[in-house]
Amino acid sequence: MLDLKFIRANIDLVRQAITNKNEKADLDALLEADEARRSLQHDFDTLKARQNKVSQEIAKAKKAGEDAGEMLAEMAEVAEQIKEINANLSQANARLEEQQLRVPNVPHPSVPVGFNEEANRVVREWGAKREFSFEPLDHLELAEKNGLLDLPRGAKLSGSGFPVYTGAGAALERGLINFMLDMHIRDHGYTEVAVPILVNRKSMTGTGQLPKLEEDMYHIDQDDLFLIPTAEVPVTNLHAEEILKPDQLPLKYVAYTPCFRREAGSYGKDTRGLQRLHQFNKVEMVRFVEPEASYTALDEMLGEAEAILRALGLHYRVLELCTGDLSFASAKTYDIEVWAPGTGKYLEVSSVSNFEDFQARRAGIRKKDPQGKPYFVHTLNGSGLATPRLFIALLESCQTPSGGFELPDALKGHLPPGMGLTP
RNA sequence: GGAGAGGUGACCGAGCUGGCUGAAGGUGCACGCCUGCUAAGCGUGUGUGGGUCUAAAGCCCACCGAGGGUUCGAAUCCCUCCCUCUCCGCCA
Repeated sequence: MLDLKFIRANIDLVRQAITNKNEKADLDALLEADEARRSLQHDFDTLKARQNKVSQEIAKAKKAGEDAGEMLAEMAEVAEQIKEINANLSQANARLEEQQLRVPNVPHPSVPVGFNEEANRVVREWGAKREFSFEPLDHLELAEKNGLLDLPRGAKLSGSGFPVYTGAGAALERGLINFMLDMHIRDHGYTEVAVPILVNRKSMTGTGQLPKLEEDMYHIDQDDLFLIPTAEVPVTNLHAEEILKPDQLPLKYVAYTPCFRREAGSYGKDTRGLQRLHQFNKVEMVRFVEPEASYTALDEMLGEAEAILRALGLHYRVLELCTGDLSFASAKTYDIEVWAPGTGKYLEVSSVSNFEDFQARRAGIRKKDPQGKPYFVHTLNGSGLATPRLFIALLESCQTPSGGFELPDALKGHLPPGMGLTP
């Protein structure tokens, strides 16, 4: 959420941001609602002041045994007016909030303007596409050969996009999660948290998934709870409505959670195997930092996500997303795409974003400056990493001519022995 | 799910026979004073958001879990919901 004062003072900038991000927020409606609200608020305050004052006089008069009939009559009327204005004010506030929640974050000036992935900039590449002396199989064929997945049975249980991992496949999935968690905890200084994967509406609004993405999420009607699309939601909201202690920043959390996405409207796109799922596992890093430190933190987190792929020896490239590809809440985002030689594509395994104070303002995450004035902190998050596409790239990259695998040493200690995958 | 108790400022805790309570008292914290050091002591200050104002000060409005209601006036009375604790039931 943007500061109303900021919006008022930077209307053109915000309008441009909406356009560049392909959003549909109605700034005029917002400004109008703001105007109405402020006018009503003023009337309300004036009447309230009058009421408070006279009410005290009534109390005094009664105490002195004087007649307060005239004042009472006036106040009956004032109370009536207040009630009416208050009703209008509530409406105006609701209307304003509705508009305000739909205004996206403003992209950082360094973000390339563009409306599709062609405008994304490749920042760097690491490693090289692996060359094979044989025709590499894709992950589905490899999984089949080695009994790592049972997608048909997943579909039987829940529908397509709900994978079943079997045997060594399940062990590898679990091993990858542990490997990544351990690395972020041990090498990158994160604190692990295990959080709910069902959250309420307020949390979803705090990080910016709501109101825009309601259709993309699984919702439990009975309790009005949502299955999280990313651990970003519960982890960032950990400190919602808090004023952090002076020495509390930076905060660095890492969490493993399953993630759920309805992927409404993307049927038939990249659906082969594990490429696009309704349920998947992800290790997510979240940081709360001082405003002036957030872009340094963004670079660090990107490096921490990359470190996973480097440790696994997987070729990848880093993309700087253009305005049109930025998420609603993000000011700047890097994507990491890993090379999957069997599939023959780069697959997105990580997204690292700086939200600046956008989420903090929505969720009420603040800290006090030395003078004691509260300000909003900056929040960031980054996948580190999402497993399905990592699983794909790993299998396809590490396959041997016989259809087996030679997995990287880094996974030693994270795979149970005798699973056919041990390096 | 049933019965009961309760949700007040950073924390503890009064207020809850409606008005002078944004909220006593204490702790903590900050600054100042005092003090061989430490400890103790004294003084002052110490919520958030909005508005008014060139700015500060000042003044005004809102907020005592959330939302409604009663009333001229509610932290205080009534209703609904949420949460916490205790007991019972049920179940991984």
